[in-house]
Amino acid sequence: MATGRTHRPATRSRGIPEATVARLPLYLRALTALSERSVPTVSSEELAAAAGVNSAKLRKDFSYLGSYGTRGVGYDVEYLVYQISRELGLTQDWPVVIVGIGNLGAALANYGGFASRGFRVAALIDADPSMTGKPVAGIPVQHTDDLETIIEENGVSIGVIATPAGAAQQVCDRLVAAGVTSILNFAPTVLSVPEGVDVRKVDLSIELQILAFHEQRKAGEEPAGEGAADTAPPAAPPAASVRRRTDGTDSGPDGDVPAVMPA
Amino acid sequence: MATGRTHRPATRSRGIPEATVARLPLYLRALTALSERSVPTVSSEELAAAAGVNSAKLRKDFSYLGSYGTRGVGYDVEYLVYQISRELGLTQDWPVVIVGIGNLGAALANYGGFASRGFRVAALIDADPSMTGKPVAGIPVQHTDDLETIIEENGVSIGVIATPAGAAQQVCDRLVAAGVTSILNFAPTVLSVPEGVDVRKVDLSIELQILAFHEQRKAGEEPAGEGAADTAPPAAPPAASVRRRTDGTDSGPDGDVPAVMPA
DNA sequence: CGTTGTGAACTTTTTCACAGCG
DNA sequence: CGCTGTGAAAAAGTTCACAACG
Repeated sequence: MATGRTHRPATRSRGIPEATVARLPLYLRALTALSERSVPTVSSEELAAAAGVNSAKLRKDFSYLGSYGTRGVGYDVEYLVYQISRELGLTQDWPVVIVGIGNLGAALANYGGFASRGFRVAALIDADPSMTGKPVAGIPVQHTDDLETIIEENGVSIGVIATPAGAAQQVCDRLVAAGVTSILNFAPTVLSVPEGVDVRKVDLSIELQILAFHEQRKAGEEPAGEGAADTAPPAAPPAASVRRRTDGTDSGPDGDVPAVMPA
Repeated sequence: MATGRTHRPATRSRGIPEATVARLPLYLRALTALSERSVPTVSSEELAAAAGVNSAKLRKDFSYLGSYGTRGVGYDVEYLVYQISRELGLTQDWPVVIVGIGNLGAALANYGGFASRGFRVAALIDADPSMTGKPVAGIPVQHTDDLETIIEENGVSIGVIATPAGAAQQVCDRLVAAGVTSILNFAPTVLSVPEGVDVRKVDLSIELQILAFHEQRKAGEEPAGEGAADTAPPAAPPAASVRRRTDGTDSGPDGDVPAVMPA
């Protein structure tokens, strides 16, 4: 099949591990809060607590950026804010477009966190002609027809997709063709993009499902009860002799596989 | 300091790796789509493509659930949908409350993906009295005063926080006190919760920042240009002799550290 | 002193590659 | 034959624990 033009190669760019990059915004937020309270320095222990990680991890993360702390003292808040901002590329201005101004798109347009951190909502785009011209968060919505022009004129390289799932790939293709190279996707679809384009996905229902998994496990301690609506087991597997887990360590207390049920 | 009551112990519940759990919803979505198209079976290769992962990973993931495939053939779509749903706990009904019915809360209330997968929006809660009674997504908003009653009467164990950052911890505390044990947090704050309570965080601006990081790296290939608004370097570090990266492999093409600049 | 920065140990996750089976 | 299921290898990420240093 050859996975064609799909997901990014997880490049670990410039030697900073992905996992570290993903935490930098967390540190930055905590640092910004400290900065606002005019706290001059902070120890790895304190900052880690504020960011919700442990201090060893934080120190290791910072070690990838360089040695910005002072032994016996801690980190200079302002200086670190700058270093992380720079590392993340937030010392420059990033114009973004939001495509799909439904409930979510509007929420995003209004979301303060965007504007505050180097991101500027350059345009709102929607396919519904009746939306065109209507201001959302003070910005007039423009029609999808003008997408390419908008991207080019504003030098947009980051696009946010908040359309229904059905429209997402098409919008994505147009964004990419017009020059966008990073996409934040809120639509519940897997987007196909050419090499060199980054996609990050935010999926509201996936997060809930992960919570449900853990929640179920907590409740699973009880013998059986509380069960109300459990949907009916489905058609049996093709033929199979459903054996669970090859090694011994199975048959946990939750049990209750719909069993074999052939034909 | 002692990290007190904070983040969960990442328990790897019932032997299924966290990383796998996080992908199950992805597979489920792809499978559901196939199911709707009445596709009877699917190979790991096809399903992996549809879910945006590689097939080895998918097969390994499934191997933690048991042996649900047929060699030489693939997986029975319906059967697998059921197995994954059950594993995730989606064969039961999960009442959730959404607290904070601003732009985002309203978007969430209207989000189809919630309702579709075993989640039922049991109540919408907001602190603004002028919202009380107003229907959002067909559900009348209730006042925060009644939070505890609502949780208890509906047997809610999952709460969604979509309030401003300032209110989040307080709301969280009340949810937890009332019996909620899983929280999906959209507010840009680190929540403190007691042992046994799960928190997942969705942070819109963090995702954008991660994109910006990669975007910057792409643009970084060019010698210098395109730079417009680069904010002024900050106060220098405490005293330090800013040495970057201990080993040789540094001084990338981006350079331009604000240098030492003492006093 | 107190706290950073980091090798080294450990854990988790991913990938490989192929035996096993329908 | 084709595709799953899985040990084993590799890679990535986390934690430990302590030397180095202001």
